[in-house]
Amino acid sequence: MILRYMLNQSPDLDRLFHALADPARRAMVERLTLGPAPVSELARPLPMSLPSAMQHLGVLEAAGLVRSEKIGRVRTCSIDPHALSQAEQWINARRAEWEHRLDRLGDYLKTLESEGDGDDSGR
Amino acid sequence: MILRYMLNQSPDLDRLFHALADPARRAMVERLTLGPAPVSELARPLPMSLPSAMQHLGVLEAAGLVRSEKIGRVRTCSIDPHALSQAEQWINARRAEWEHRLDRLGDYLKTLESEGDGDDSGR
DNA sequence: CAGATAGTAAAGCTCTTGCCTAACTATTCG
DNA sequence: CGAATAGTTAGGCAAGAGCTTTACTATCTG
Repeated sequence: MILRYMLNQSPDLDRLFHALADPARRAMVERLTLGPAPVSELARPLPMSLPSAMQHLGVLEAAGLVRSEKIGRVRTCSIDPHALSQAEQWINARRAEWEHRLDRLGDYLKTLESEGDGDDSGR
Repeated sequence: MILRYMLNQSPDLDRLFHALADPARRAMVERLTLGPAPVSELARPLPMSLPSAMQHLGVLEAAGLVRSEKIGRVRTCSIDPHALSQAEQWINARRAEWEHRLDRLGDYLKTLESEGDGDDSGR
């Protein structure tokens, strides 16, 4: 189960975390968790031009965090909660491994205690 | 409680999500959740030079995801699980808002149902 | 001490991000 | 129809990210 000498390629996670790494984009996501909104409403609070906001929106859509549909001249955006949960899962997996490690460490320390001897088993 | 016309500035989250947006850095974090490791062990599986790996490590440290201590000529790195939980909290907050919204939407739909009338109250 | 090992520092190069302005398209309103 | 509204496209520019090579500093080891 150990992944040595190999990179866990996930362009999805790349795009996802990258999308969340910008305050303007997080603000958009925060707004959208409250409900759908047109582009201009998402852009209004942001300290930038509309086209710039559109680019951020593009990044969010590419990451799968936001869907949008154009009706008439209005494009209505809404979040796709599934993408967010992918990021969450990665983080949870890390924490699970981390806690598992602490358990093993605890076991190891207990073993030392009862055996009364310690060898530095590096690697 | 509504945050209109204002950006929720959090350089912490910026750095955090940005740090997680790179596969090499995630690989390092994944390796470190299994236990501490020296720089060269973190770098070995990565398809890049040591100095590049060092830069990634710097990003992880700046984000608070990794701590390191140099003893002799070896720098040993370990994760700081606290930082990860900050990212997790942001995501959880979004999901909480999202679910809350669905609840309110459900209530609204029920209201419509019992009142037997529907008005498209868009803003 | 000499050489191998582990990590750092510096400089440079390329590609990507994030922002802008200006111009343009498509809808809706009077 | 003509003007306002909502969004989109294009082009350009400055800063940052990510990588490289080269050179250098410590620290161990024989």
